[in-house]
Amino acid sequence: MHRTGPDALDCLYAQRRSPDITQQIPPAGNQRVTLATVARHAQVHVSTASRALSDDAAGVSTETVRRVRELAVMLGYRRDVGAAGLRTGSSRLIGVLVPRLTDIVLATIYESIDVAAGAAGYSTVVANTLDDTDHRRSHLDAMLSRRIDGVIIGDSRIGDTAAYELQKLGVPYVLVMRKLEGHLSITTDDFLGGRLAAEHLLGLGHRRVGVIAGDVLASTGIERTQGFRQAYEAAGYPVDDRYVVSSGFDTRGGLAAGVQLLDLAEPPTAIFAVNDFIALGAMGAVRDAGKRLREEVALVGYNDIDIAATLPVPLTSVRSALGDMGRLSVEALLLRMKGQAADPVLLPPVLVPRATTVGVVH
Amino acid sequence: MHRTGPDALDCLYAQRRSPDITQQIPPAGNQRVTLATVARHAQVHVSTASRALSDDAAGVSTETVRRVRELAVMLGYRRDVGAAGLRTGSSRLIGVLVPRLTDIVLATIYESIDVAAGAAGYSTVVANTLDDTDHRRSHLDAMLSRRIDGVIIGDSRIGDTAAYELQKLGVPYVLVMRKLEGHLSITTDDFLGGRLAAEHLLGLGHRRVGVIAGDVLASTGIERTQGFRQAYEAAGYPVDDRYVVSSGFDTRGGLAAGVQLLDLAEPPTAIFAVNDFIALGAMGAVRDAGKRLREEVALVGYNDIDIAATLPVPLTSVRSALGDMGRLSVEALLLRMKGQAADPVLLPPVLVPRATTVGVVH
DNA sequence: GTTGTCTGTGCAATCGTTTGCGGATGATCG
DNA sequence: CGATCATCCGCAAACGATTGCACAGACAAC
Repeated sequence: MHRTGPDALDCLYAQRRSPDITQQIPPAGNQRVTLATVARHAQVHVSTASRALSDDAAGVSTETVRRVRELAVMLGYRRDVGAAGLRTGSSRLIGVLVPRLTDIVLATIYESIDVAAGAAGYSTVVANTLDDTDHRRSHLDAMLSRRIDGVIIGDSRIGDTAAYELQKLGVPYVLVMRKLEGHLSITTDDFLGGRLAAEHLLGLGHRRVGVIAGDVLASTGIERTQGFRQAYEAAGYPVDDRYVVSSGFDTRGGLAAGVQLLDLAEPPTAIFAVNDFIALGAMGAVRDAGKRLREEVALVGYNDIDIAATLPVPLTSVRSALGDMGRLSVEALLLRMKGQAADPVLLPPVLVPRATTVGVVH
Repeated sequence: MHRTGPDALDCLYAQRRSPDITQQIPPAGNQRVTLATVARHAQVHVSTASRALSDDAAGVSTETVRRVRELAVMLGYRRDVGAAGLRTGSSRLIGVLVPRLTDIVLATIYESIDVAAGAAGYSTVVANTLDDTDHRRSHLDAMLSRRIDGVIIGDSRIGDTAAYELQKLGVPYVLVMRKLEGHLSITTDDFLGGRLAAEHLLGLGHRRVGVIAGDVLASTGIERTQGFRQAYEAAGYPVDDRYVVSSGFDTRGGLAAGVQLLDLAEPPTAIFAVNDFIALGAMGAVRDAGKRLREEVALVGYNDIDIAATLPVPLTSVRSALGDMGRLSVEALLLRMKGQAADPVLLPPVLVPRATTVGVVH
C-alpha cells in the first residue's frame, strides 16, 4: 500500500475492511456483444439489425424491429460509435476550447454547452488551453485526429490562429465568450457591460477610478475596458492610462493589479475589475492596504458568479447570461454543421449593485 | 443578425467590419488525406506506411521511414485514432466522472488528470453528473459507447452502482476524491483533515461548535465530519447532532445550513464547513445574522482553494493536494489498464490558519 | 550448391458499423 | 392472369487503420 500520510493508523483506516481492491478482476470469458451478435440471435442479417436499431427503422417490418431491439437490450448491446463514425464520417463529437476550467465562468459555459450538445445527440470533449499557443495546438490536433464534427472556441485571443486554421480546414466552428474580428461569435455585450459599470460608479460620485483590465489580448477585457473608459470620457472624466492595468484573469492577477493601483500617489476611489475573480484579488489588495471596501475603495466585478452574492462584503457585479451563451453557441454550431448560416449573438448584461458600491444591501 | 441587446448601436458595434462571417466557407475540393494517400505518394504499401509511422518503426528500413514520415507531414496527414482504435481495440480515451466542473475543486483535479493523461498519450472526456443517477447513467453509457479505455470516478456516493458496473464489465477504473468501500481510491485523508480542523478550534478554546457536513452520501463529507466529531468527543466536548447539518457542496447550500446553525438557541462559536464553497455560503449567513467573523463566529473551510487566501476576511482552511490526487489517479488507472495491481493512496492534508479563526494574519 | 537466417516489403484479413443495390415475396391493379 | 409495385431483407462494399503471415532477395555458413 502506497503510504504518504503522516499517520499510519489513519492510512489504514480507509481500506482496512477491503480484501482485494488493488487488483481488478478482468472480465469473465464473455465476448464483446456486437451488432453481429444481436443479428445472429435475431436470425437476421447484420444489415437488417443495423437498420432496425436506427432511429427511423425504414424498410424493416415492425415485427423485426421489435425483435431486434428487444434482443439488443437483453444482450446488453451497445453501438460502437467509433466504428459507426468510421463509416458515416461523423464522430458526433464537439470539441470545446477553454482557457481553463478552474475559471468558474468558463466551467459554467462549458456545462451549458455540454447539456445542449447532449440534447442534440453529441458528446463534447473539452480542452484546457491555458491561453497558451502550444497547448492549444496540441489539443486541437488531438481533436482533429478524432475527427471532431465541430469546435466551440472559448479561448480566442487577438492574433490567435486556431479559428483561421479551422476555417481553412473546413471544420465548422463558433466562438463563444470572446470575439475575434471576422469570425462568428456568441458573446455578451462587453462594451455595454463596461459602460454600465462606469455609469453606476459615476452616479455614485466617483471621479478618480481605476480599471483592472485582464488579458490585453482577450476581447472581453478589451471591450469591457473600452466601454468603461468611453463612458467616463463622455462624462468628462477620462481615465488616465496609469489607472488602467492589465492582469491575468484569476485572483492572483487581481491581487497584484490591485496593489499596483492602490500604491498610486492618488489611489482611485473605485475600481472596475473586468471579472469577479480579479475583483476577489482586488479585495485582498484593499484589505492588505488597510482600507475599507466601499467606504474607501468601491469595487465592481464582472460576470456575477454565484459566490459574489455571499461574500462577507457582497460584490457589485455585471451579470452576463453565461448559460445562454453556451446554449446559443451550440445552436449556432449545429446550424453551421448543417451548412447553414448562423447569426452572431450579443447578449445584454445587467448590473447588480451590492455592498462593495452601495450602502444598502437588498 | 440575431439581436437581443437593448441597444442596436452596441449590437452592431462588434461585427460591423465583418462581411460574411455568418456563412462558413466549405472546404476546397481537397480530399481527406489518409494513410493510403501517404502510401501512394511514398510508393509503398499502406501497411508499410503504417509501420513507418508507428512509434517503433520495426521492420522498415530507415530510408523508407524517413520518406514516409516526411511525406506525411508534407501532405498534412493526421492519423484517424477512431479507425485505429477499431482495429487495436483501444480508444486511447479516459473518461472522468465529476459531480460538477463549476466546483473548482473538481475542476482542479480534472485539470491535473487531463495533463497526466495527455503525457501518457491519452485524451480525456469529462462528464458532469450533478450527483444524479440518471445523468451518471447516460454519461457513462455514452463513454462506454466510445469504448473508453478506463474511467476515473470522482463523483461516487454511497449506494452508487457505477463502480460495480464497471467492475462487472471489466472496464478499468479508479476512484478519486471520494471513496467507496471495496473499490480502489485515491483520496486525501479526510478523517485526518476533520481532526486537524477540530484540534485547531479546540486549541482556540471553542467548545460549542457546529459542522456543515455536505452531502450525506459522499465519503468526503462523512469522513471529515467523523474526524472532526471524534476529536471533539475525545477532548470531552461531543458535538450534539443538532449542531451537525448536511448541505449541498455549493455556496447556496452553505448559506442555508449556516442560517440554520446560527438560528439555534445557543449558536455555535465556531463552524467547520467541509468545503470552502460551503464556508463561503456560511460567511454570508454570518453576515446576514449581523455577526462578525472570528470574533463572534470562527470558520474553518476545506480544500484551501485559491480564493480562500484573498477574501476580505481570509479563510482558514484544510489544504489537500488536489493536483497530486489527479495525477496519482491517472497513474493508478494506467497500471490497472495494463492489468497490474495499483495501491490505494491517502494523501495527508494540512491546516492553513487565517483570519476567520486567528487574529494575526501572516 | 544447399541450407539457413535475416531484412524489408506486400498481401489480405480484421475491427464494427452503415448503406446502395438488387432479389424475393406478396399484394394490387388492369 | 400477367404486369406493376411496394415491402422486407440479404449481399457486399465501403470507412481508415493495424498486423500475422508469406515471400523475395541478400548474404553467410557449411
